[in-house]
Amino acid sequence: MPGQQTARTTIADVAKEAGVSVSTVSRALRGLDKVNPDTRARVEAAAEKLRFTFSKTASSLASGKSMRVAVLLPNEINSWFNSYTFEGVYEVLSREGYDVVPYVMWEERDLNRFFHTLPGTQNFDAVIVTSFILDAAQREFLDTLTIPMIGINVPSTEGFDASVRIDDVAAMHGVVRLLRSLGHESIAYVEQPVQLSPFVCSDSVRLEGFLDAAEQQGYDEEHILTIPSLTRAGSEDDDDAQESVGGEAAAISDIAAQLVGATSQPTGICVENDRCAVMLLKELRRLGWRIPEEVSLIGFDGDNVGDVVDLTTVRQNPVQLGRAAAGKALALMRGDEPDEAHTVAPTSLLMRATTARLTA
Amino acid sequence: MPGQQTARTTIADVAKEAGVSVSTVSRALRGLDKVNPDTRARVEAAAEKLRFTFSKTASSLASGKSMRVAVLLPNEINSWFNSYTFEGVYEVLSREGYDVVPYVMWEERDLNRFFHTLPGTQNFDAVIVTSFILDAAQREFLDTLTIPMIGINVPSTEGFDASVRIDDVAAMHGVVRLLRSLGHESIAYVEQPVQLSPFVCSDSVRLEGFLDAAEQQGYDEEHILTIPSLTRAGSEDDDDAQESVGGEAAAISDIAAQLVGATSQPTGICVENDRCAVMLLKELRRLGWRIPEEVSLIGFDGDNVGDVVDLTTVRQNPVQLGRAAAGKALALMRGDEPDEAHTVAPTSLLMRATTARLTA
DNA sequence: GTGAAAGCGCTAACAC
DNA sequence: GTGTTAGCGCTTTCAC
Repeated sequence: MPGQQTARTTIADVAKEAGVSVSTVSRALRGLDKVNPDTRARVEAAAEKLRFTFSKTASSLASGKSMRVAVLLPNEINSWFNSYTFEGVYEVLSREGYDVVPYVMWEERDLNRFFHTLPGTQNFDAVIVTSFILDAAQREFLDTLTIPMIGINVPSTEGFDASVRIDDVAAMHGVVRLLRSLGHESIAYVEQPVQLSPFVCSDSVRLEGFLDAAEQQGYDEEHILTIPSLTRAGSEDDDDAQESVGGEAAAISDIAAQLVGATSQPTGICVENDRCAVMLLKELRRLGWRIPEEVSLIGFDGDNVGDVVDLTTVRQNPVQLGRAAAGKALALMRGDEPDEAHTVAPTSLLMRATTARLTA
Repeated sequence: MPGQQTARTTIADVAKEAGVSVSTVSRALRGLDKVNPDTRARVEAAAEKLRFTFSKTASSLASGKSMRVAVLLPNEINSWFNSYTFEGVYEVLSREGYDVVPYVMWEERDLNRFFHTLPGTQNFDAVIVTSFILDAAQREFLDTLTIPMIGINVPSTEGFDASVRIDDVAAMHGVVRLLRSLGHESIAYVEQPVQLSPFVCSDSVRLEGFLDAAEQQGYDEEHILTIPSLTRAGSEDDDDAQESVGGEAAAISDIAAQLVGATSQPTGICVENDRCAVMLLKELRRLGWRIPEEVSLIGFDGDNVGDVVDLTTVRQNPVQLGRAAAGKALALMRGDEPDEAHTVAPTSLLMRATTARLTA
């Protein structure tokens, strides 16, 4: 038997102290009914006196409910979207007594390891997955699992019991319509310059929407420029935040150069996210581009980094996405069907100071 | 006995399949030695075939190690400092197989509830606490616990087995020396306008350092202005990010008004953090203040929001603080003493475009 | 309303 | 090297 370093006070100690059985202690302390008020008071006093608290682990094992929800993130937990989403999830789930455990997936291996840890055991009561691309095999595997899987901004609902997402494609249509109405004849879409995780899906989805909308608005190929990510550029360990930002700065200046040197120079530019948009804005202005007089720039997210420079952007509310996903998770864990399995959350175009009608 | 919804495949199933005992399966699958290579291969094949994976819960209960570390945060998990610190902790601990579970403390009640959940049970193998003010009773209580407690930017090391922090006071001395050398006769310190959590300590520590340094640099009271936080202003639930930002904007304009209306108008201003500094910078410029020509503004953190406007600031590296704390936690959980229980991490003054010599 | 007892799925002596 | 066995601390039938 295991060495017992400290004599822990267990439910049995409380039972003895209160002069009742362990099951009564369990009932009393969990607030279940069918317990005499007097008995309950006695048990609570005993627990208080002995400073007793439940072992979550033991409760989990006995009850089969882990009271734990995993949140899978495709890259840093400190990115704007991820941290706000997590906050929303945390808020709702922690209130109900759940632990919310983040898992950051940098490589395929991380994902497989995680998936491999799931089946058969009750390590989690639900899994929430954000902004992920999963291949067919992986989605199929999800179907295998018995615990609820909830997606946030996942490109396909397949394999998920519920999901919440924004409509990236519709949002990009709005962006392109705006650029068209402002008089821009030549437009560009800039992906996030450095993409560290292979699972992030917003890039490809938004690009697709952009191209689709551009075509629909009558732009021909010569007037559409696309600047792709350098996927997995930072493959070796970035040693710290500072350094990785440095690499990003280089990427931004590279993008600016591509824009400046383009055959048909775009005057309407959409960037995959606000953080990059802001950096690019600064760089383009440094190079002498007049924004918004000559060039319009639009970001995506509603990241407060854009407030500083009054960036025009497409706003989404990740906290609310997180809350909604957590709500669905709660319903599914209770065994209910959520009101709506797959929800589309709104986005809105926030017109600020980096877009203007082209007067040339 | 509990209702068994799904016949889970357990270690016993694998044992039967492989024709060995459960303990051999346990040893083999955990990679312990004293297992015949052939046996191990057979066990692994059986586990693979049955898609077996360990139940963390059961392992925890039996071994007494939860493989779980709690991280206590005084407010949002999506603030710059918190999310980067968490990232650092996560990085180190997840690599060693630990789950990293965040707990956000909004009110005294949250903290007490958390503390109350700790003793007696082995719910966590260690607790990491960031930027917290704890009162004497709470610190004393920490000493009671048998699991390692590690602090990050905690004002006192009392009650902690290890800690990592920056030297806020020394940093503020640097700031004040800089302002003095730039020729500023009248200076101000601006606390974070809206303080939502009662546990955040950086405000008071930095203010103290500022005042101490100001005195040492020969500033008299009339030339030192302090603009305090509106503590707990957002006590009722902020309904979403947007709204809370709105309240902050109002607070910023209030601060700007206080600066503009001050008897002895300060020309050297230090703001508790970069996020607020950037907002204040924008507001002051809007009001016609020329920064850095007439007024110098310094932030604190090294938050990349400051990059956009080239904010002069005091830089700290929260990812590294997190990593260091996690490293100490690891050592303590192994039963070793960390190389150095209490570490002071460096900060650096980053001179950019919001400070300049006063030429008046 | 309360108690007895059988597990939950695993680990860690200990014996062989 | 491998098997046997006694728990880890709780929950949950079931009987009273």
